[in-house]
Amino acid sequence: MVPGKRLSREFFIRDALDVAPGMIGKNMIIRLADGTSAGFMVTEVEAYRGAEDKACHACRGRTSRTEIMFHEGGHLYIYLIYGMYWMLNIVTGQENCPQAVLIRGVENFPGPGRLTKSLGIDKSFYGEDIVTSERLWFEDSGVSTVFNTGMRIGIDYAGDYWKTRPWRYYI
DNA sequence: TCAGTGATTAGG
DNA sequence: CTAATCACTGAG
Repeated sequence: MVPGKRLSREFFIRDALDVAPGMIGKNMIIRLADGTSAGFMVTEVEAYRGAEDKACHACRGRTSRTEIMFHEGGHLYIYLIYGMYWMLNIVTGQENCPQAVLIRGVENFPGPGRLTKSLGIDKSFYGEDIVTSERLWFEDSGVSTVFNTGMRIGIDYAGDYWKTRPWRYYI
């Protein structure tokens, strides 16, 4: 691992269950409205793993919203929830394996809705390629972090089996 | 505990 | 076209 090095396509085209824990402790770099860039360590993520995962939006097929999840890893999947909050997800895996990792929190901004609101992340980031983007990307931090795992939040509708998968990773 | 809020989706 | 749903948050 090389501190300061941008995470590559190869990092993101792996399975969501490998990418998600790997995101913990990495730095999210974003170009702010004033033109400066800021970095925030990723503290909480969840994996959504393909068409069979009843909690994953892609389990109900390819729609205009889920389209990007069917592309290769390294793109952003952004959607609005409860009419108010943009959710920031990173597409993972190979083409036609619709997976994503939800960024639930970064340093200073815990909560998936709060971090996007605070950092100005919205629908305009949908489909962004974070391997080449100049406004949002991720870098190695050089830090290895201990983290916890647990059930994913807010997916009661997915049924017992999928609800209880320990696919939430957090510091 | 619970309302707010609007894009997205499935179904007529 | 309609109505239901929703990977959340902040106020009380």
